[in-house]
Amino acid sequence: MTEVNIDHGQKMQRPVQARKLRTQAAILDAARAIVAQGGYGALRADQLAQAAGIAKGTIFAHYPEMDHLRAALVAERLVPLVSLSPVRDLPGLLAALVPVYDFLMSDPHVLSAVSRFSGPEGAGLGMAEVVCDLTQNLAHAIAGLQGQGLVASGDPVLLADGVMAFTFHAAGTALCAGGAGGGPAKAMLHALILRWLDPAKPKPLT
Amino acid sequence: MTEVNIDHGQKMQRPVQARKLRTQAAILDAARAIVAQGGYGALRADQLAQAAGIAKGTIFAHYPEMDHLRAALVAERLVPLVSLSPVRDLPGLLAALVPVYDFLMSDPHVLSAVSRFSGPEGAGLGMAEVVCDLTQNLAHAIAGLQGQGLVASGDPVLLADGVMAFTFHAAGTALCAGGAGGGPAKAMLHALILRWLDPAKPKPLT
DNA sequence: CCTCTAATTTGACTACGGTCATATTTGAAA
DNA sequence: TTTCAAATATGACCGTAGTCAAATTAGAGG
Repeated sequence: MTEVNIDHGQKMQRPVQARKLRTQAAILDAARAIVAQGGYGALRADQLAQAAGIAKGTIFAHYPEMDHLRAALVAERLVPLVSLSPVRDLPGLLAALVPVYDFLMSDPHVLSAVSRFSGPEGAGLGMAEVVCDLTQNLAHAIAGLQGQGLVASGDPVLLADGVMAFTFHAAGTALCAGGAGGGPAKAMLHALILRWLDPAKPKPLT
Repeated sequence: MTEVNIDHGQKMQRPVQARKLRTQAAILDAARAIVAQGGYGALRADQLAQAAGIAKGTIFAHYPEMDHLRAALVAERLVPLVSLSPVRDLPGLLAALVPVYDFLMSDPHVLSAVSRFSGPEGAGLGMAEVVCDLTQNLAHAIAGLQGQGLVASGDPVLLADGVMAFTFHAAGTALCAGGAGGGPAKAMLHALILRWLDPAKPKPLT
């Protein structure tokens, strides 16, 4: 037989063509421009296709839904935010989280994309990776503070998961309230994280 | 006088007609039936209108988006769940939360509806109220346990908010992972809540 | 060069959410 | 009863996401 089978009985799959990569780049470039102009909600498939110089159907050959494309864009904007600035103390950790929180609550599409594609489904979009990185970086920072006695003891990964939960919840609350981000949601976020990580016992009720 | 104006200069607004209530009930009844059959994702405006014996446009005279109608249905299913079963200890509180968690992660539309309409936007749909009730009931249960020394001291409302954040986050994680609800997400939820509320200091690192 | 298969792209088409000018119904006042 | 304005309902219409069979292109082998 003239075919080259590596796995017996499996069809040989040829490598990705350069054409596909070019198309994908064109889609992403055009999408970035549209989003920069009008936000994630302004992405329209046919407008995007025209801007990218391709047919509408091609978009869906690369991303099964527009939300997947949005998630890819959100993920790449998240990348520079997850390498948390060096953290020396608990307030420093709060400060390092502010850009992430601000981005999450800047647009309903952002939080929605992160919420939906943090799992395996978002792997090919870079979302799962970047969220995993954020959790790991958080855990690492927490472990560092624990070494100095600035954070309560316990599994750093569990503590980092809790911080993530608080952050997402606060961003959702802020969006719910109509986007007033500097308001009560942010204050609640700080209170929650302080209580969660603070090594000191809270003052007794009596 | 011929007109009854309570607010000077305001147009008299007539009371809601019985017709409207009947239509609304027809919409909700038909929608409940469709959702019971095929889940929230199976709601189609066309089909719903036909089942309710009304025109499609009428639906949107009552609910600006289909998501609002879904939220109303979700809210009413949530009502019997938020009156938490009596809680005697921390494991009891975890158990009381299980039905809420299970419902939240049973369908992406459920968590999405709760997340989007917990705020002022969901007031007319019953969602804001039911979520507020849940938080208050949680806070009350927590305060009760604090009185017995079974939960760490601190503002019960803050603690309840934290539990809500963990619950939503765990449900989202479970959905992300493909709906394996009994899996790691539920275990993480329990670990988070225990750490959050447990009055005992976690064992030191050294 | 030609041939052949898989990869990629295409655009007409469908399905659905949501809009809106118009029609109908209601209830109270004349 | 008649009148009239506000409330409600209607369905033709539109924009957009997503589908899919067909067309085109890439590139390996002869």
